[in-house]
Amino acid sequence: MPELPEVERATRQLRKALTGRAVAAVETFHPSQRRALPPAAAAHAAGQRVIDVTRRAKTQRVALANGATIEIHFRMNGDWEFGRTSDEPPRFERVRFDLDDGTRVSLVDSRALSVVRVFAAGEMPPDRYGPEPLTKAFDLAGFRTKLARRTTPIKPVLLDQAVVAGLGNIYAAEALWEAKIDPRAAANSLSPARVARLFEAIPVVLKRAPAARYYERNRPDEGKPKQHDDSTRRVYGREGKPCARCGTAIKRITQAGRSTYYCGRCQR
DNA sequence: TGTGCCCTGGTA
DNA sequence: TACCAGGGCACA
Repeated sequence: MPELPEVERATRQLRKALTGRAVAAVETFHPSQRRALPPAAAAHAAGQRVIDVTRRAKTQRVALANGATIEIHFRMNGDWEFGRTSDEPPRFERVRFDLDDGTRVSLVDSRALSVVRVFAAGEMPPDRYGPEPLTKAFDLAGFRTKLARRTTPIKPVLLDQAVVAGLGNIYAAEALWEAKIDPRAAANSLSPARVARLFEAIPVVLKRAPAARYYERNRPDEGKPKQHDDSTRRVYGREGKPCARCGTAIKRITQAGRSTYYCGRCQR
């Protein structure tokens, strides 16, 4: 269930496991993964040493010595499992990287929506992303300019990766709650003060978000696994529960095919 | 700009 | 057994 903080953590784990090692083999185990990563494309990665692992929005990018790039997007469910090549493969393993030191890196994804692609040397993954929200590249003036061009409701605009890189459905709702803004308001109708509040709220909610991996938050030996860790959330998934600020029942609506949660009283 | 689809496990 | 899901893309 990765949002930006979880992808950042996953990237760091991947970097630790892969940097300086060679990818001995790449295997795909599900038809949908094989469509994105056919054996001919995977061959660009086989035998190559890993130079670096970086993150851009919610994609992870592995730079290889021959100039090729592996790009991984977890979509809704993806995660890494690290083990040894001799271990029993994890449930829902979709793509596997075997390393030259005997490490096995498995992409696990029950819904098989994750996408792994390999770009040959000279090809670069497309980058249609806006600024990273936790860096200086994310600036108020640029944010204001982007919102001023959009006449649609602010909530779906925040999910546009060209506006803010890596903001997902949960934290778009959380940021709007934090900034006391109605998710249905047209993006270009927000006052300068509201845009500034929203701009401040985005890093706040992302920093508050748990970075722990799904499997670590839901250890099988700690009873029934939870679908979500919602302890840091103020509105998302809290339909009918009292608003943490004013006590009014949280509402749920659908915008652009996705759930939006908000407080009808203090988000105006 | 909104809708449907890719997938399948978990939950009501 | 039906329904739901946090992403992103193609398409109308």
